[in-house]
Amino acid sequence: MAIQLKLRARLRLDGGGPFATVAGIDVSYDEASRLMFAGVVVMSGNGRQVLETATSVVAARFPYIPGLLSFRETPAVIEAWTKLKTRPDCLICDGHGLAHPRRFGIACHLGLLLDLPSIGCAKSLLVGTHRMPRTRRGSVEPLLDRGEQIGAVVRTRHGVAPVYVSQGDRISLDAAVQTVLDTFGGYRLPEPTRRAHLLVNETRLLAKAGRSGVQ
DNA sequence: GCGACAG
DNA sequence: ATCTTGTCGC
Repeated sequence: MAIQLKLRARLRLDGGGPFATVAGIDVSYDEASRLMFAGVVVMSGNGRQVLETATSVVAARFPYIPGLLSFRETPAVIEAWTKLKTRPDCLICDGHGLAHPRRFGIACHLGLLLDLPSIGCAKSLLVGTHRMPRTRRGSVEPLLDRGEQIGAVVRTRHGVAPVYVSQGDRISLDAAVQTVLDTFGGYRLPEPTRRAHLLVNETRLLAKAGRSGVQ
């Protein structure tokens, strides 16, 4: 927690898009082998074409503790990121950024480590309260905590559960929300994130089949 | 002390 | 995160 408090002073909460390329990042986990599978999918800013992908397999060395997610997932992500040949203009994480008890979620941490504008896009709440956004796609409501706005609740698909968007580093909240909507590919999650999720699950299943001796 | 709690 | 089975709506 002390590390988070120290690093958050380095965050820059301004800057904007649009971005020519956006990277989606995700991590899956296999309990039996205690291995983490990280994946990065770099896509065009409109979420229409995949430009590059990279993966990594790393042994888990930190437990999952709410509020300390980055210490568990970041090593595997960095490993996969190193394999990229291109350098994305921005990255979207599967988890929160500023919408965190100490205002330093995994999106903030990765943004600083990778030196890039970063966005947190989570499927569920960690901290904060909010009103439900209207049912139509594009509706947004502020996410509040302790009297301050820490993010936005965004309806990415009509009638589907909203996602929680917050700033990581080097980006304004408006630009973060805009980027999430820009990379929409027809599903609840931004297309880069959704593809990264498919990629890491595929990698995990292949590794599992390999260990069990499937030909 | 009790309940909440990203992935 | 992962697992499991049925149900719901387009």
